[in-house]
Amino acid sequence: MDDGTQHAPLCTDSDGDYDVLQWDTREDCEVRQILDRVADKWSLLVIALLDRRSLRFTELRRKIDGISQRMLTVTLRQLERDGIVRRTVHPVVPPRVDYELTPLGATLHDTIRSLVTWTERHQNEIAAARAAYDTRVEAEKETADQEAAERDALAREVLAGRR
Amino acid sequence: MDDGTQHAPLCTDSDGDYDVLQWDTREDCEVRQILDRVADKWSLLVIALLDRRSLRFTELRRKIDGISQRMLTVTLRQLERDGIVRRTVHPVVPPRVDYELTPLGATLHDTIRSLVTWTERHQNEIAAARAAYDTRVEAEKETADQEAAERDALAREVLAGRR
DNA sequence: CGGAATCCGCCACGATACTG
DNA sequence: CAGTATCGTGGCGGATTCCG
Repeated sequence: MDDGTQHAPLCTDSDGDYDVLQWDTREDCEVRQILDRVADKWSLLVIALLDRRSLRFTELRRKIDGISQRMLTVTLRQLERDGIVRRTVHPVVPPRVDYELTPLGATLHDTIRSLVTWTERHQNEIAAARAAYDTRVEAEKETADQEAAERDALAREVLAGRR
Repeated sequence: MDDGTQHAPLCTDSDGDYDVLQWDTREDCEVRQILDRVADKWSLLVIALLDRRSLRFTELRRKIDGISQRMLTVTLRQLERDGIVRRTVHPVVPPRVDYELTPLGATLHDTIRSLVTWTERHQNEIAAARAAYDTRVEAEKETADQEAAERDALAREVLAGRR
């Protein structure tokens, strides 16, 4: 329809109380909705797998461990509707359907890829951070329980003295 | 713990039947889980908002339209646990808690940012693709209904002739 | 103000069965 | 093989209440 470079009716009004250069976070903003689709659990995997090649339905199903055929269908339909994936039906028996990225989808692939790469690259740091956090929380819980016990003991003493 | 550049116990064995250079998509792979967190609906917004500045709990709440305080709390806790966000409590009354990206979180911010930028930049194309898709599907439904009606009419004729 | 804890509705998703 | 259709449920997330 158009070249997609114009900013169009972006939701960038109201909320002028803080920095206007802040991108929009309003609930009805379309960017939010698209972001949800694109950053979806299954969408990420599908897009990442369709890197410069086409795959059949069953191939995708096999490569993505744990996905149900229903979710794969739904995900592919959404991506097709958004113009990110192209669906090609070969009228043969048995039926054969190929999926591949559109040019638009290809531009998204790079971004998705960098997200995946980041995750792979930092998974050790994250695992370490989680372990450290859990340890810290556990330790705080310990001391909290101790102090509670001490307060309890003190309270009992006071009560005993009064009586 | 370490510099995070080593690839460590990546889940890259088994499934040697196709290209091994394919990154892992197995359900139990840790990358999958981290990806889900990082690409989460609310996490994206929080990380994007904490660009080189710290924000208070209520500030984040106000800026992210539609988030409940529960989900903001949960999201922030997860990000803190993953070492992406730092939480700073100021012991004053009324309580004041600041959130900011850690160095690790800052490296993620760039990637998130590019995802958001991509979405902003292509939202018109996507909207157009959706409209085209919906139109196409609607048209196919029309013809399908017509053909069904024709078959129905033909069947009635045949039945009438038989009787 | 910044949570934690509890309750609960609802729908996203999986499992299953059936078609072209 | 590549779906659609239907049903059942687990858990995500909203609303509410209470606390430091």
